[in-house]
Amino acid sequence: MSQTRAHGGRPRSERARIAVLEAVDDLLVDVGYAAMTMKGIAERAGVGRQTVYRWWSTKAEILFEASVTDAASELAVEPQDSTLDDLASYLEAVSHFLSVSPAGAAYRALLGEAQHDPAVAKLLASTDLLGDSARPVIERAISRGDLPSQTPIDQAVAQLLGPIFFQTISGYHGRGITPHDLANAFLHAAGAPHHAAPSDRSA
Amino acid sequence: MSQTRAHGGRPRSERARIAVLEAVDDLLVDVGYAAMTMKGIAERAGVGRQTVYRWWSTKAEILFEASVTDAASELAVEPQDSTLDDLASYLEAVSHFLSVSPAGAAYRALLGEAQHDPAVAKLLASTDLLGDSARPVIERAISRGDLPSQTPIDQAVAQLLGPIFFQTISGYHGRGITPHDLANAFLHAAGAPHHAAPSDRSA
Amino acid sequence: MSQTRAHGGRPRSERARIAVLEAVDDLLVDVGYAAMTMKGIAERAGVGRQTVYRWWSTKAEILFEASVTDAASELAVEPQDSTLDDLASYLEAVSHFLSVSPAGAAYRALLGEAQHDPAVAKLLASTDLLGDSARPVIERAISRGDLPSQTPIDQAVAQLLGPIFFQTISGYHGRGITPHDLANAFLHAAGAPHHAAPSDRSA
Amino acid sequence: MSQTRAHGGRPRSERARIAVLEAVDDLLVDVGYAAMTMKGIAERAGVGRQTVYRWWSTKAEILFEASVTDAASELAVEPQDSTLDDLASYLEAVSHFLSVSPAGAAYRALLGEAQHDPAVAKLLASTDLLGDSARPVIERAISRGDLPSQTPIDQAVAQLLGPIFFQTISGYHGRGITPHDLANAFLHAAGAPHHAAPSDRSA
DNA sequence: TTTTAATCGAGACGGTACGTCGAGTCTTGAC
DNA sequence: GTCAAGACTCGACGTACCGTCTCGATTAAAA
Repeated sequence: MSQTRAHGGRPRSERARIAVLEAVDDLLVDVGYAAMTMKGIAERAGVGRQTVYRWWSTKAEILFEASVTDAASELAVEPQDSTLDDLASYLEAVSHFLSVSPAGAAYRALLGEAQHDPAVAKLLASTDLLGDSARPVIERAISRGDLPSQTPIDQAVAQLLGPIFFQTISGYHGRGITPHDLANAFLHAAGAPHHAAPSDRSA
Repeated sequence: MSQTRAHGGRPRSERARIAVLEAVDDLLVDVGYAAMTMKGIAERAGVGRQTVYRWWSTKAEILFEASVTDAASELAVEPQDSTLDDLASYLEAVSHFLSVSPAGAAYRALLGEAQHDPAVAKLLASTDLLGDSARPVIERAISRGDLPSQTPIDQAVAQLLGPIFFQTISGYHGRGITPHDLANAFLHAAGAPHHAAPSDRSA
Repeated sequence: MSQTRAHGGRPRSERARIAVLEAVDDLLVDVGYAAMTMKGIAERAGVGRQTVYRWWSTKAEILFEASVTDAASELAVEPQDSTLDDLASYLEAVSHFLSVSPAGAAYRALLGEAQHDPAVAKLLASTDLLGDSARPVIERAISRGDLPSQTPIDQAVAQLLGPIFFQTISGYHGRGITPHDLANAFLHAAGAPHHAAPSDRSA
Repeated sequence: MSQTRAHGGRPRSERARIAVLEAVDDLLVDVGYAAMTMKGIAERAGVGRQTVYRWWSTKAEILFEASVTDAASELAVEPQDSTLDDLASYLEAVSHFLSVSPAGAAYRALLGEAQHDPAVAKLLASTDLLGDSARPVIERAISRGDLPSQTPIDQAVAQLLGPIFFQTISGYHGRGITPHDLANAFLHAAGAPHHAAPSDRSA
């Protein structure tokens, strides 16, 4: 289960690993993603440049490792009494994550890079950060009987996360839309009988 | 003296302006956004480096000018007979724009930069590209009576665009969700009475 | 006769050129050849690194350009009244050049590099620094009648410079050999009838 | 306790020592002195990096140890029948050593380093490689009566070795000067009465 | 017509990060 | 305590692009 050490050689320095990850966190806040360089990370961490390159290829990779655990924990919310409150509190957490949290800033930076760097896109795809956090919330709603048991989970995830993701990531000017509004609307859409299309009414 | 120009001076070369914009379009396709440099743009355009800087500050600015008009036209779709078809065809256009079209690639690149560059964020915010394209579609649905007349437009835009935007921009693994599915679900959500409790679904 | 400037472009900065050559001179004295780096040269000169590489490939090339004129002038000595004094004063200058002068230190550094770098060897070969300085001295001796008119110049140069060069460059422990001694011995060897080999005596 | 070694410890590996010296010999031929690195030596020898540093400080030191014995044997020539032939054959050996032999390449590399590294200069000075080889040849000539018995040996060594050393080490363009020519000229110079005025040549 | 001045292409300028390489040191477990 | 292995910090390598700065050469309106 160890990371395969054939036989000899000095073992990897845990001290250096931690220092790099912390340097990346600090730099993201201090100078922002664009001004964050491999050189700067190494210097801030008090680590040789080669040591950084030995274990990570790009600053995106370091940032990913530095943020993913924080991110996941920030998106895991306590179940609430009612499904509506549960959804609203989850969406509140997502909103906070995407627009306020440092871990969310890291995620947005990586998401940005992913738009023009397939390697970063692949990296991000390796962990479905948002989807994995949304699924339990939806499953809870189903088990409570507030969503139909045959609800297509993937689509429900997109419907739940989509609006708030869209508002935060694109700079969309939707004024006064609260997580509670979106939770409410989501329950309507996903809760309704699924294969009876509304436009059928007009037929 | 006079207000705009004291007296002489060579006028701006339209030839150079066009050449730069075309070079940016070409380079985005050929080498991608990340590998696109001001130096490269000037060389590809056969234009002095200073000339580029004289009229645009950043490559984001050039890319924006080069792509917005294309983008807007790609997102304007023909009205369809039924509202469901109308919505589906619009979402199909959005999907195509975001994942296939070169203009969309430019938009995604800018969106990416905007995640860690406030100047680019501001630039993008100056034109609500997606919102402006969605509004007419929603208003058409309202005027046809398929959405309540008091529908909050801003929120409806986010609900309509959110899911497809989320799927494309985050690399969400939603399998087999079609624009038609999303259009259908949207009509359910937005078409339902707005402040009704979720338990109404059982009625 | 100019350095061919096709048409456009900012002209080469004479200021930068001089600054680099002076920086090399300074650094050779301050830190020595081995510790002299392209980076260090650029910084000392207050010049961009690229600017150094644009005009010179290696530090050897810069050092050569910086030293060759100084070197040549240091090796040009005033003619003396007698041929013996003339030779002795020349050899004194050579000795001073090779063991004391900064220009000579540069020459020795280049000579050292040339032993394992063909490019530097070629560079040095482009100017026969020592040979060119010795030839006039020998020709003066011939024209004064102190050397036979058919003296083979190339060989005479090697015989004149060889001993002092050997002593300085190899760390040879010859004690108490003066330039005057060597001048005297040289006059004997080269001045003697050339094709009557001494070993012929024993025949 | 005891004087030399307190108690335990693995003894130095002779295998490793030999492997390093052979690796240096190989590398000098394969990649040349400049491209020869401590890292490369250790890898070629199949030896830990620390092991190399434990026994030698610099690559110059290893090269020196690897080459001196070869060098000395290459410069020891068989006595010839006539003094002229003896000198010529010796000079031929010197020329071959300096310009062809691998051991000579090592010597030239060290000589090069010595021009800007006092440590290497000191190392080279510890063995007067060329001088020690020339002395017996000159003494033989004296004992044969072909050189005056009061000949100053040190100066004679410089006069004998100087020209050929100069030609090989500096890239001097002396065309068609053979070891035989130089041996001949040397006998003239050193064989003549030592303090006689140059005008004696006309006698 | 002649001036005047802002434009144009070209390309050198001082900076700085890139990713690689070698330096010499340190830290393992095995012998 | 030495060995092979290999990670460590450090710093130079040569390259690329940054945004700025000259150049000489256009180009058109103002004088």
